[in-house]
Amino acid sequence: MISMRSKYALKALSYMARSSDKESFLIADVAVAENIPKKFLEAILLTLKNNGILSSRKGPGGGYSLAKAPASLTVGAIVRSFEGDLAPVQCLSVSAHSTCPECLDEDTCGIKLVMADVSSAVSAVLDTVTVADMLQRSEFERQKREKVVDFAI
Amino acid sequence: MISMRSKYALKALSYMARSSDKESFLIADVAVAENIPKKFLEAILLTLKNNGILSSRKGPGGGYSLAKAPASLTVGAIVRSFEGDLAPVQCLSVSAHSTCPECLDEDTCGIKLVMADVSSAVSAVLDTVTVADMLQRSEFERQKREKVVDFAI
DNA sequence: TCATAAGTCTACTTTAAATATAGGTTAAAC
DNA sequence: GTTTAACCTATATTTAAAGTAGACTTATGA
Repeated sequence: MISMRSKYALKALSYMARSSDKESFLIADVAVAENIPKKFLEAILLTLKNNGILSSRKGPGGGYSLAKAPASLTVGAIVRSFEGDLAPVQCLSVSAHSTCPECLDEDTCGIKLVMADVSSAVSAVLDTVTVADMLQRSEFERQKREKVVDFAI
Repeated sequence: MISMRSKYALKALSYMARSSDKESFLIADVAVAENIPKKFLEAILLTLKNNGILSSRKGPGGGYSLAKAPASLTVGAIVRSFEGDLAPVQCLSVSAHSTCPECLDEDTCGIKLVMADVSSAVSAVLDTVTVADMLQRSEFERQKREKVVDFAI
């Protein structure tokens, strides 16, 4: 399970990408639009900024903006901002690289070998899909639904 | 991150599969051999039994045994015994199927669409790899290391 | 049939992390 | 120099994981 932080971040960024007419977004507006607790979102957007995903300006007329185009912003980069590297076991964590506390022989640990495959599989998906892709797929589903409704009428 | 429960379960089952000369194993012995807190392992093996992965007999001469051959026991089945279905978001959980509490429109949710791909990727790995595979890969790594040592001497 | 071996069950504790909330601080615009 | 809006610090609440304690049940075999 990914955290609420990650989900809120994905929603907030999707919202910004979708409303590409605006260049800058207020925390409060995003919070209302996406139904996210404002104070919580505040911390989330700050994390995204510290990870180079958003940029910000203080004061009147300020707000947050996307630091890169939706098509070059991967879901992996966003999720990793909150979940750390997505290692299924500690010993596979590249950042805080530590051995699993219970492990007796890391080199030959079968769990590690299997989980390395899992980790690769997850990364292959998340590092490929961008926010732009997500929006597009979402829009595709919406249109599919519209059609079904039209058909019913 | 998978839980300690899952890791302990994988270790315990690997141990049993590896020691295929014995037919039955005492909790206490497995706990010592794999360095797992005995009382905790107790609960874990019970869960595995309730999931059809182990069978047991009480009383003198009793103990736990594998309910199926290591080659037909998938890592996925084991891990799912403790982590539930491995849904990255609630709305993808098949068992306790509930919508994500914060979701406004599940049908067109981009997060759900992307995470469904992640989920498939994870399952593809975990439902393919068996305990027998894990042991084999582990043994392969051990032998690789031996060779390096021989070479050094 | 009784002592012992071994799994089973219930309940609890402890610790850590996720999810928030409150309120004050700094920077920029006008 | 007042207002706007991001930024920062601290704290509360809730939940789950990890582990422990102790009593109960079932089976064996002397």
